[in-house]
Amino acid sequence: MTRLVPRLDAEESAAWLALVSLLELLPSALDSQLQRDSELTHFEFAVLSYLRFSPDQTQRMSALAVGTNATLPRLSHVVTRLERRGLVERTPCPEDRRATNAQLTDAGRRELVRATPGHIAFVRRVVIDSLDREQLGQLAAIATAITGTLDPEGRFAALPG
Amino acid sequence: MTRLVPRLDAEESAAWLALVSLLELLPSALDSQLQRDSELTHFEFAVLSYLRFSPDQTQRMSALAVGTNATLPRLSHVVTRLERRGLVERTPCPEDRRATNAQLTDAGRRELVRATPGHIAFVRRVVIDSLDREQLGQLAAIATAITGTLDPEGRFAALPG
DNA sequence: CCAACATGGTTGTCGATGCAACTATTCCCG
DNA sequence: CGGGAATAGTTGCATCGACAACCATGTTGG
Repeated sequence: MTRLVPRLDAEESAAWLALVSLLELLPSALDSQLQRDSELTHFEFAVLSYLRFSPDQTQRMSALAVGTNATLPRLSHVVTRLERRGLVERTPCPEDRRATNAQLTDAGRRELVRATPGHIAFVRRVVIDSLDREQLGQLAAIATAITGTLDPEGRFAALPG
Repeated sequence: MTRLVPRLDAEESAAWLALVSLLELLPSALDSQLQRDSELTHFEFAVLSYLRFSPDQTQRMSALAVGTNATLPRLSHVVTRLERRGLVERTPCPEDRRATNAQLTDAGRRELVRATPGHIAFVRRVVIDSLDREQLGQLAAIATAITGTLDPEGRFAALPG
């Protein structure tokens, strides 16, 4: 049988292995930092941040899910926990009674404001400062190309608005 | 109070947001493909692959943990599951009686051989083919720089040998 | 030589996530 | 209109991973 899928050559394989290590190490590093300093996971931080920059600090669950690259069940569970902690509030959406709005509370905003500087410092130290300006642009292009292939319709990773 | 940690500027922020999306989307895509086609998680696949290219298809648990960027408890749980499925065997290490060797079984090797082409095809389609040759090198350099900052001693991501 | 400490690994528990099943609304079309 | 399909979201269950506690073996300094 013919080999339909050629092995990865040396360069391909080097890039892939380096990326795999990154995928394994960076998320846990982000979670550790946020957990240690603010008792938030990186995903929870993303949810709160997304709300913060949304009109009226509010979004529909489904829009929030898309904006944070999450599935709706996952988001629902996370919002439940955040709600228990008083950082977020659910309110039924008046225009569509199937829908639910999630809104950042004042306490949530304060938590986020407290957590953000340390998190940015960490991102800067680990990611930004490890690269030069040129690499920063390359990284954006590379990551965008790959996520574009994963999500051709571009449903995810929209900015709040 | 002075702002000790400057915000991210437009380029920094674009790179960071693109990377965050990648960190969210790519791992679940890898897991989905492997789970669907081979009932393996990406991490299990990595463990089996690492063993496959180790002398005598064997490694000590701690070396395997380092090689796969995992903590020892996590690895131990995963090896337990793989062992239950007959893909891996644990044997006490004769030289150091605290240590445990994990060895790929014949069944494990067969499973891996069956799973690999589809996985490589997926990696090629999603990652490699989304980039040109130049970007491949850039990706390796960027990922290596970031993981290097996360893990200055370079303990992780060693190749089997 | 043995008491403390270090190393290698496992286990228990708990929090987090995916998936499937379910409810409730809304949309669409004959 | 009325009924079926689509959409929005929640919930239950099973699995996976982190963390801490633990056991066993090895190492080392007094």
